[in-house]
Amino acid sequence: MNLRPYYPILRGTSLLRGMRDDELDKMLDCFAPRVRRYQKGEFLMLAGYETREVGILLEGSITALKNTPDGSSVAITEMSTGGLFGDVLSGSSTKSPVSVMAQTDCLAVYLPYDKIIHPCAHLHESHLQLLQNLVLTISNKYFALDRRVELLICKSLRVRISLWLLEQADEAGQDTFAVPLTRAGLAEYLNCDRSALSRELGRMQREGLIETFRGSFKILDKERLRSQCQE
Amino acid sequence: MNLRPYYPILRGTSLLRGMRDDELDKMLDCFAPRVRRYQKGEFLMLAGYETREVGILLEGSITALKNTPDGSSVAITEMSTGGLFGDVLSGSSTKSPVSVMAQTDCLAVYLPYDKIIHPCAHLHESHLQLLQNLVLTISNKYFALDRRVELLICKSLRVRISLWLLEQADEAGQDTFAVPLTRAGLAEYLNCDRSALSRELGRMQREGLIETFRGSFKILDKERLRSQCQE
DNA sequence: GCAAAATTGTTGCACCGGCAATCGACATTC
DNA sequence: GAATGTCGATTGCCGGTGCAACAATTTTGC
Repeated sequence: MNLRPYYPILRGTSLLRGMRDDELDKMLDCFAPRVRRYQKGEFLMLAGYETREVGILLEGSITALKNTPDGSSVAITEMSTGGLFGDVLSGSSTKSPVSVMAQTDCLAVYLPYDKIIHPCAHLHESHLQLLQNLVLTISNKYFALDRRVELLICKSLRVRISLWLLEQADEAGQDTFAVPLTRAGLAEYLNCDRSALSRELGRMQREGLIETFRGSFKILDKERLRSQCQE
Repeated sequence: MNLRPYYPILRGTSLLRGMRDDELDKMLDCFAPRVRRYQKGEFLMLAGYETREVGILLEGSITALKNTPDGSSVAITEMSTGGLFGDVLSGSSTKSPVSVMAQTDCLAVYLPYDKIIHPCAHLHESHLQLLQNLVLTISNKYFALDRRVELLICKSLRVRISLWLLEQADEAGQDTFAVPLTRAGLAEYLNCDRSALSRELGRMQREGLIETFRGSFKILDKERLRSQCQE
């Protein structure tokens, strides 16, 4: 299959960031990646299985699901076009802790990990960049998870919310920002009950710390918000 | 400095696992690693700084400390001879979330990340193995953290303890095992109060689920323990 | 444009678990 | 042997937060 139409997408991924057309040509020729189309609801990856491929989403969107100890499953992440999955997994011999499901009809391409990790002599420059990107990608996921842990170990909900708000503001570069999360989703990320989150956000609003509307947040008193975290 | 005496240690690390003497000779010659000795209490790495080196501990032991939002710092990990640090960090451009302190006098060697990620043509086989090991090492750290998150998001202490016990038993391969953790340390890992941990362990003991003494645990009723996790 | 579904806010209640204080067991040091 | 420090267990208190139920509002599907 001709992947040229998807080069802009591939270039946008953290794995293939900034690669030129001719570089992608060469690499994809060498990788001989498989491409597959999925219908909404189909699984791209099943929890409990190993994989030796890095998946890149070319069309549509997917959800990563984690099986809870009690048999059901909860959404962990959502990804849209350009999303990478299986990247951390393929380098290890661990069984996948997540399943990946097609949220809409979608199209994915899979790069064999062995080919990624074994640079062919003639690919040189771009392949080395690829390796660096792979490590970078995995490292970044590690640190994202690490920040999550840092949130989770904070005992009071007030602190978790405050830390999260400050982090988001920092990421957005301004004190007003919006996130694509419902209250329920945010509550899950912060590991608390939805009603408790509402309650606490309400309190913080009454105290003049923040303003919220749906997914929009505005930090009114950053200093005081920071001081909330120290308790 | 001649590193030959330390080859057995290097070979024991996840990064240089199983490398032959001649392979280590060639690689270390190419890496031109720096070696440094530290006195107890000195810092090998400071939170907030970037690093482009992977450190390997040749002698002594170290502690990784994380600065809490309120200014103090808590121990995260301890490592002894053969320990790897800075591995996840060096591949990313993130500032270190941890400081690393010498717990005893110690000796460390640092491999420049750039050299690791840019294989020289003539090193071939062993260097490719090295790359694979690097990715594997980082991936494994990711999954260890992921399991930690899985623990932390469980709401009740009873569930967190049960999951941890089952995981440890699984890792040990038997239902009786010992861990090098004090109650306070375990409480910190499970993110709960030490007294609460004692209380719950006591309850579980009275219910005939487990037996504990200091760092030793014995699972008496695995089935019932599993069923605890579903609530 | 209407009904159904999703999202958010609110509130009362119960209870888990954090906190602080105390005790006993044991090891270490002088 | 006394003094000191570390570690685990126990207990009473009470505040934070999970839970359930309901209302208000927005979004979605037809």
